[in-house]
Amino acid sequence: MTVAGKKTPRDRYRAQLRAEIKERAWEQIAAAGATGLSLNAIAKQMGMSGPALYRYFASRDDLITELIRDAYHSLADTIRTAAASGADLAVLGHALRAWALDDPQRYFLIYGTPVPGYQAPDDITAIASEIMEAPLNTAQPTGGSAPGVDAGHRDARLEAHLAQHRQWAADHPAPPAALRRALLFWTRLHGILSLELAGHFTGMGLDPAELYDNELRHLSP
Amino acid sequence: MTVAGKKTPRDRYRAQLRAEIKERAWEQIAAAGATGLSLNAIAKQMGMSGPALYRYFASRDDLITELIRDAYHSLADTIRTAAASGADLAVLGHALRAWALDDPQRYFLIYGTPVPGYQAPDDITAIASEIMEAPLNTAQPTGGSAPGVDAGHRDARLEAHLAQHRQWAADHPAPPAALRRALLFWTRLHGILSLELAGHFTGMGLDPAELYDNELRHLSP
DNA sequence: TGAAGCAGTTATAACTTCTAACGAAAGCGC
DNA sequence: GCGCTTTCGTTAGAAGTTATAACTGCTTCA
Repeated sequence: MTVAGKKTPRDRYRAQLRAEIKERAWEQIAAAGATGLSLNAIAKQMGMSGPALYRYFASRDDLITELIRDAYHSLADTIRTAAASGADLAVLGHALRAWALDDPQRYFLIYGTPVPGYQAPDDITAIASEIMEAPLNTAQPTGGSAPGVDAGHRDARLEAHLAQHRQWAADHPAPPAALRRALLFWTRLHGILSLELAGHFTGMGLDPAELYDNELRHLSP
Repeated sequence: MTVAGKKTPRDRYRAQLRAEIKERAWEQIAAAGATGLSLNAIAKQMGMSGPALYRYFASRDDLITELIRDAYHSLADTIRTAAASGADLAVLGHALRAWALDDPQRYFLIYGTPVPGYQAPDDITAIASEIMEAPLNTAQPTGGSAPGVDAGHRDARLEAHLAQHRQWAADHPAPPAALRRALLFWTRLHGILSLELAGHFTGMGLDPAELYDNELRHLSP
């Protein structure tokens, strides 16, 4: 029953075909978005007929969920290796942006419009929270931000809130200022990235990278 | 030929039916997202059969485009009235958040996952740039931010870039610091709002409003 | 070699958007 | 008021989708 690794040639063939299906699915998603993903078109493209794909994926939603899982893994890997090399929020941010620009629809599969009823499986939410850990570990070393007493006063309320509810960070023992910075790393960069990838900056004539770098400069002092 | 206002009873009936179709469409979108919008289901719900709707909307995409247009108008109105009452970035921000929370899918119709090929009509992009004007006018009065020389130095590069490319702001004569603040108002709040509406904060146990207000405090000093 | 499982096929159901052709009703000009 | 024209809503149907059921062959395994 093939306990762990793919051993039998049949399993290898099966894994290879699953991979090819996902490959074609990514192409379609990149071209027309997740909405435009058609199992029939994939099957036809692979030279086999419609329902054959249901041997490999239980449903269209099942395939998409798998792609979302892969997207999360890809992002987590990218962030993890970036965090391993240089422990700086800036390199982390640039790695994130490069990953997003590499395949915008893959980014939107994670951070795009949600389906109202959809609830992500537990393993996916686990990866999601693991992704948050990298900026947390990276934001910590620099210690207190405090570019002025003014800012500290402004952030006191939020930092108290974050210090009391740190389950989102898996009870990470970082100082409140680091918690806040890791969170802002996430929300601010996502704000710019999301708008850029959706094309809301096109026609404005300004460079999103400039805006992005400015936010990064504010995050890592 | 009904030059301007709806005059003839036929035109009134037509306008009313169009409005009812859009009403049902909004309900469906709120329930299942834009992807789950079905013209057939709307027709059945209204007691008439399928193709009848094509008398009122040329296609499904045409209806969605109309809904996007309405969403933009609704947002523009909300921002405009908020800017008219209290000239403060904070009230502008709270109005934006209330509008978004009122109908998340309406927000995502504007700022959600884009369809790769889709190009918004000119009148929509016009409204989009008009929306930017409110935070620009509001961010201006306070003048230079400069909570410290440090921050000013950090922002010099971006502000120079913004000052040189101000066509996105319709050549608005605001000082560079105000340009930057209006832009950050947009990207930072969108970052939090988008993640909140997509449910990325659920399970984290922290209050998005706290984070949102913290960003607002930093934007309007 | 025989038995069992798996891959891929066609057929079919139940959907969807959208076009075409038709009947009926309403409005408009005379 | 009468007739013509426009518009509305209908049914029929084409082409597409997801998904299931049943059947054929091939592979694998004991």
